[in-house]
Amino acid sequence: MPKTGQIQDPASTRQRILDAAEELFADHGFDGVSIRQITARAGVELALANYHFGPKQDLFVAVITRRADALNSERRRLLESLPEPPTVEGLIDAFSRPFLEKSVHGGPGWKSYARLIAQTANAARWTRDIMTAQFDPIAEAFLAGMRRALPHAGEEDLYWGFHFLVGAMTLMFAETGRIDALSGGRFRAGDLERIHARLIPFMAAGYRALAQA
Amino acid sequence: MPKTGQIQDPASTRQRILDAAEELFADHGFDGVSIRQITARAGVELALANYHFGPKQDLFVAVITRRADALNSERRRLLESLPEPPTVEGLIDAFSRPFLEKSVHGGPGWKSYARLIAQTANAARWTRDIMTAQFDPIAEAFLAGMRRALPHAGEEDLYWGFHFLVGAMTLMFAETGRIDALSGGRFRAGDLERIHARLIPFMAAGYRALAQA
DNA sequence: GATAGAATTAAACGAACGTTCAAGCAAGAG
DNA sequence: CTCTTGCTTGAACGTTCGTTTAATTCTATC
Repeated sequence: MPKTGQIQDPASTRQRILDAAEELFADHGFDGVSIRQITARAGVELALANYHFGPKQDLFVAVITRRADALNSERRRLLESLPEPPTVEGLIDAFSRPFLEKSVHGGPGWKSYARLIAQTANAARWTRDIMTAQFDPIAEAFLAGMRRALPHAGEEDLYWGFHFLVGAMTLMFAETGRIDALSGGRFRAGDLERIHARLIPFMAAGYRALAQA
Repeated sequence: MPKTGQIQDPASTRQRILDAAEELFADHGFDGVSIRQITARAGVELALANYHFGPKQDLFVAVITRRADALNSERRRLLESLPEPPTVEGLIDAFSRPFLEKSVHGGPGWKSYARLIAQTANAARWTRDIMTAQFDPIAEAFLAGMRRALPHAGEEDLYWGFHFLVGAMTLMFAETGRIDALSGGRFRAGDLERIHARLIPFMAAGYRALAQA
């Protein structure tokens, strides 16, 4: 005879599964994690993952999209509050600061999410389409702003400059610890504010160098 | 009664397995590929992977290390041929050009290798230790050169500048096609020379901005 | 041409995988 | 109270996984 089957809260069950999946996907990748591991960490039964989210791929999509909205709406708010025309520094800050704030003050889930985004963006798989759908609209807004901030820059410069920025940001927020090892512990990936304070002038100078060439 | 068991060349068998593993690992990640898929693509029997390389993890390490030596020795050669003190542009070029040349003229295996490196570097897993062992020594040489090129720069600026450079390079050589979609096909990830021509002044200006701050 | 060792083959092992299913339980509506 | 609906449970399905084994074939050396 089956046991109790206590229902505490369906929404809580969904969130616990998402939290566990987020952390495990970030650490081991989509194929490196089993649904059994996820539900075990979430403290729920195996079949509940499939009941609430469908196949494993849909669960992965749910993890990605959950925080993307909050992130991008904040980015858009900051982008739209910039002066006209915006400055290069203002654009880069508006684009990067929401992730910085969430990473530092948003709880441990946001750190997992950053690692997950990093490894999903750099992978060449079906997961890339999810990233495109989630983050390309805000990228268009950023590019439009940069077009007004640097009216003499070539179109190609704007796109590849954005590419460099995204690559650096992605690695930065992933907090891989590469620099920790390389510097013998003198500098730490967790000091996101110190890194971010350098990211803005670094990338702004890079953009301007392209625009003037 | 078993069939022929033709031996064509043990070294060839090893290389075919490495080539197949390289491409599949790059496209689907370590856990997204089975040894059966690898040996099937290589056109060899399943058990040969284990016979020649041992467990799956050792095969992955063999794939990573195979091209790392050629890459880093070329990087070191270019770094040591720079004038003293070196220029910022010269350092960035010496660090990035070998990957560019291999990617453009080195055959399709090098493109797979670039995607594999990108996704391994941005993952937070046991694979990161392999990357550290393979690429940290050359990173030290690059940092030492930058220390002489920008003697007034702070140590922390040098490290995080390197971090930004690596993030941008990684995403660039991975050729994820993100900009292709974002620009509506106007600019393509495969135009590595055009991107590289912008990477150097972009990153050099970023480094100088940090050094002067 | 016999022999030793390396390479290859075919088959099998137990374990873990994603997914499904029928049955049991809780809670609100009538 | 009865019934319906949504959530949960435990077990099972067939498939695929990494690895191992024993037998067989090729190559090289004497």
